[in-house]
Amino acid sequence: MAKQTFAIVDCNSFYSSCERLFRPELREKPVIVLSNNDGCAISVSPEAKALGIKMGGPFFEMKDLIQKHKISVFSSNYTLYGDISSRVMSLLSNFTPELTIYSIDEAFLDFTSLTHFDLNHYAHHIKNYIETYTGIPISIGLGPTKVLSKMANHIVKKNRQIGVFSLIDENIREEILKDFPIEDVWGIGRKSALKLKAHGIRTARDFRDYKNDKIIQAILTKTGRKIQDEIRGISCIELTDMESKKVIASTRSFGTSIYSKSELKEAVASYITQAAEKMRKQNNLCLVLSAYIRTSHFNESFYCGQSSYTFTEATSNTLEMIKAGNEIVEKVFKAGVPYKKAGIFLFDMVPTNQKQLDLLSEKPDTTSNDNLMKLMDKINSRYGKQTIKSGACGTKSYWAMLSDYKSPNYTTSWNELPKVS
DNA sequence: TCTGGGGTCCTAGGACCC
DNA sequence: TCTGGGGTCCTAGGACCC
Repeated sequence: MAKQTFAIVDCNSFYSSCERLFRPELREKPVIVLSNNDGCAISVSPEAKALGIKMGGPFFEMKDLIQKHKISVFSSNYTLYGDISSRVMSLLSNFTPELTIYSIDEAFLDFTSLTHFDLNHYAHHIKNYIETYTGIPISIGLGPTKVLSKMANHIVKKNRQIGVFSLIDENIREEILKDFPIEDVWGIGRKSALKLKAHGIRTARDFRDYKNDKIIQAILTKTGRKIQDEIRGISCIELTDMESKKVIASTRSFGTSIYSKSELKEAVASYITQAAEKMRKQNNLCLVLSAYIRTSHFNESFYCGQSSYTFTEATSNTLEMIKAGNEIVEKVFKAGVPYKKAGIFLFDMVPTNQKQLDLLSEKPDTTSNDNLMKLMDKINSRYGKQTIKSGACGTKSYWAMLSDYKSPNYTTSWNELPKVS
């Protein structure tokens, strides 16, 4: 096979950068974005990091620091981030025959057919272009495999001003790999790093040169072996098509503990509504719905009630799915328990056009229900999320999550457009 | 008082069959 | 009453990522 070349493009502190886009006075100022429910920091600008804010740290522990240094705080606004992300991705797609979107703020660009270009120069051009037309700063790593390009990107993150780094050149690669900590390799987490260190492997170079493949297979499974080959320059990690999910989840922590069965049913119904809509968008039906309700992990008497429901026929009908959700809550609910979180999962997805009819059931024709779903999706996409929904979702949402610092939907709602004066 | 959410891949081990 | 081995399929749980 021809030698391959990849670039990974990664948006710098993506959520914070999105928030700053419409608040130019916050440029070069410390900014953080909180997780759902304002629980912890999930995006930290370099300025905030320098002040001691830790990625993933709980919000309530950093309140003093935030006040002291006047750090700007935002609740997460996924509508905004999703919209900015699609702008960045669509521009990036102009620079490569093959773009693989890896996450909301990262994409791999296949440069295999472009190796006659000066790729370093090309990557700098892309960086300037994206920054000019979207206002989002990015970093780019280049390498002959995805893992090596991620490692190159890691080098950029340590020295932001360089913007682009390449591990295509073998001499440079040798130089970088010998000091590259094994735990910083993409795909090697804390547990795997400990296991490797027990075998004397401390750097990416140690890992690459470790001769006994069987031991690696035994301690890190097939996944670890692939990472090792990628460091050796053999491209073998294929990213699955992210367009269509195999599992769809919708889970949330509550703003406050809830005790009542009916409120839990409302929460579960809402999560099902959201997941079912996502599933219909990717033209799938599911055969299994599972749901859980649980206390906080920090509660000394942890309880988690979980169960699943198998439909006789694969479905994407929100109303039918809500019934199943109600049954599960009915089954696993215990009185007097302070519930803090609930969630649902949709499994065993099949494409809508491959629906297997259940020969045993003599169900009435479901066409009218399918049409109802189509109509609901249409209305909600035109007039905004949850314009219409099942009454089972409730109207008061006592359990709704906290979101005290949310910015407007600048780019997706006419009522919230930024004002220029 | 207050600690996120949504994914993927892989394997060991149980259940079941012949 | 005791005693097998091989194969498949499924599931729970671990590990990792952003």
